[in-house]
Amino acid sequence: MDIMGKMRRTHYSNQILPELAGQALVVAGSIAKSRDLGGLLFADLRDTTGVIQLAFGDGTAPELFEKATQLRAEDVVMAAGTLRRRESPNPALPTGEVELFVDDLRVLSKSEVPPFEIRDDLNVNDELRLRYRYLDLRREELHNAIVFRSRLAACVRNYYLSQHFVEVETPMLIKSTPEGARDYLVPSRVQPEHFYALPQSPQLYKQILMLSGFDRYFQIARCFRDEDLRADRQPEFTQIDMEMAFVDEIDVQTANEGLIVAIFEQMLNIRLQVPFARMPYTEAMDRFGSDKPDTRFGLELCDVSEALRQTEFGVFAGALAAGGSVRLINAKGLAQVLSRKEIDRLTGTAKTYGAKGLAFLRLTADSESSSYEKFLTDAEKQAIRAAAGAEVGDVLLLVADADDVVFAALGALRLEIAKKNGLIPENTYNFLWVTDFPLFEHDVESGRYVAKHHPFTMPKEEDIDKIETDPAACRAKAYDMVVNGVELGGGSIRINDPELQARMFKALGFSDARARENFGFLMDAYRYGAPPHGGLAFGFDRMVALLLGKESIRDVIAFPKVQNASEPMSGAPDTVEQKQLEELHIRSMPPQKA
RNA sequence: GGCCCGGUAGUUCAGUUUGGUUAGAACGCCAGCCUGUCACGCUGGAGGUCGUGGGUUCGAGCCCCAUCCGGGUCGCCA
Repeated sequence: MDIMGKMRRTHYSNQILPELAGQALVVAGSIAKSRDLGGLLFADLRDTTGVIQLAFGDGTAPELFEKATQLRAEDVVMAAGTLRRRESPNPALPTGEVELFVDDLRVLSKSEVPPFEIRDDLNVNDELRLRYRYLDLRREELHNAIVFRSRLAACVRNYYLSQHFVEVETPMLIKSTPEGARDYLVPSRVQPEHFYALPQSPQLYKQILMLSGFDRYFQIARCFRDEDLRADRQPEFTQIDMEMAFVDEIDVQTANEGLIVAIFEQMLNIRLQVPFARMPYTEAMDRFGSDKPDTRFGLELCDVSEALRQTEFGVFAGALAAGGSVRLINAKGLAQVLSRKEIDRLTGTAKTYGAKGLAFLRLTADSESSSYEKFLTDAEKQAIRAAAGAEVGDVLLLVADADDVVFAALGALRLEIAKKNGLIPENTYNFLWVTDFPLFEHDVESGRYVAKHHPFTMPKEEDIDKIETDPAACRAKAYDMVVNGVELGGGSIRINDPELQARMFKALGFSDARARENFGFLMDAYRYGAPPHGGLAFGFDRMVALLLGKESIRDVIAFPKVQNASEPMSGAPDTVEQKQLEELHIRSMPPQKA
C-alpha cells in the first residue's frame, strides 16, 4: 500500500523562498492551526524546519475545500500546489511572503485532540509535558533545542577530529568501583550474584587508552549516577570526554579553549577572547565563596576575622576559636531594598547552607541598625566598616562559622542578592579556569581524607612531599572551566607513576588488598610504560542549556527523567516478570508482574 | 532523608485568608455564520470524583490528619 500515492515531498518549509513563487511544490507535515474564514481557508503546516501556510479558496475544487474544512490540529498531511505570493504577507513568519495554493491534499493520519496545545507561548505542567513528550517535542522551542543539540555535537566532533583526536567508544557495562557517586547496577545472568555497573564516566578507560598509545581521545559519552536529581542533574547525562598524552595543565586548557571558541563562533556567532582568566581555588573561595564563581558582578566577600580576633562577642569568638572565620559581603547601595524583613528572608537562605544566623549592619541616611551593636567594641565596629568600605546606603551581611559554611552561605547570598536586584549583566560570558584545587577533602562521615577530584589526580610537584604529612595543604593539577557561575567542565593531569599512585591510595585509606581489588587492572597497566597525560570532561547537557539560555537541562534532553528518577512517558522503572528475576538469580522481590 | 511551593474543566488559572444557594474566566473542543486570516472574527453549546483516603462540621474546593504526584532546594552528586 502506498498511502502517499505518487506524492513525494519536494521542499521543507525552510527551503521555500519567495523566488519560488509560481512553482509547483509538495510539502509534508502536521497541521499546526487552521483558520476557516468561510469561503477562504488557511492552514499552517508545520514540519521539522518551520511553518508554511496552505491556502484554499477561489478556484479550489469544492470537494477539496470540503476536505480542508475537516482539517484539525496535528493531522498529518501532504499537500501539493502552486506557491504564490500572499495578498497580505506576514512579516513575523520566515515564509510569510508566500503561501501554497493547494490543489491536492492527502490526510495521512488524523489526530485526536491533543491534551495540550502545541504552542510555545503556553506554560504547561511539566508532568503532562513529559507524559506526552512526543507532543511536547513538536513545540518549536523544544524541537529546535534538540536540533541545536545535534548540531552542537557535530561541531564538537569536527573540532576534536580536526585536532587529530580519535573517537573511541568505551563499555557501558563495567566494573563497579567504590568512592564517588552511587552506581547503577546491572545483575549478571551468567555469573550469579555478580553485577556490572553503568559508567559514571569513561574515566578509567580513557586513561587506559592513553597508555594504549592513542595519544588523543574523545567521546560524547552517556554517563550514569544514581543520585538525586536537580534542575541541572539527571541520572543519565552526556559528557564530552577527552584525554591527551604528553601534556600538562596548560595544554589541556588551551585545547579546550579552542573548542569553546569554535563552538561560540559556529553556533552563536560570538567571538571569545582566549586565553581565559585563571583563578586559583583559594582565591575563588575567598572572593566569591564558590569554586564556580560568577564573575559578572561584584558583591565580593571580605574577611574580617583579624579585626575580630580579640572580640568577646560569643558568636564571632566561637567561630574563630574553632578555626573558622567571620566574613561579610557589602550589598552596596541596597539599604532601601534590603529591609529588615528582606534581611530576615536572607537569613533563611543562609541557614539553608548551615549558617546559624546572619549578622548585619544597615546604613540608611537617617538611621543605622545592626544586629551586633551591643556586642562589639567601637574599635571592632569601626574595623568592620573600614574593611567593608561601608558607606551610607550599604548593608553589610556577616556570617561567622567554619570556613566551608561561611563560603556556602555568603556565596549563595551573593547570587541571590544579585539576581533579585538585577546586578547580573545579560549577554555576557565570563569564562575562567579555576585551578589548583585541593587534592584531598576531609570527609566528616568516614573521618578520613577522600579525593576531591578522583584518586588518579596528579598533585602539584611542590606538594607531593605533603601527601603523607599535610594532606589538607596538597594542591592538585586539577582545573574546572567555569562560565557565569556554571561549572561547564573539569579535569586534571593524571598520575602516571605507579609508585606515586600507590602513595595516593595509601593516603586515601585504601589497604593494598583493597586498592588491588578495585583498581588492580589500572595499576598493572601503568607498569608497562605510561606517558604523562590528562584530560577533561564537559557536561554536554549543561553546555546546550547554557548556549540556549535554558534554566534546566530537561529542556535540552529529548526524554528526561523526573525527580523520582522515573521517565513519565514510558513508566520506567517498572517491575519485571518472575522469570526474569530467576534468570538473574534475584530472589524474593515481591511484587512482580503477573 | 529534611525543608519550601504546587495539584480546581482538555489546558492555564481565579476561588482557600473569613466553611454556606447552581464552583467561575480565558484558551482549546463541538455546531452555525463569515473571501485575506495568521492569537481571525461573531453566535450558541458541551465539558468538573476540586490529586487520593480518612476526619471535624448541620454543611468542606476551603479546616485537620495521612498519603500520592510534580517543581525547587539542602544533604548527596570523587
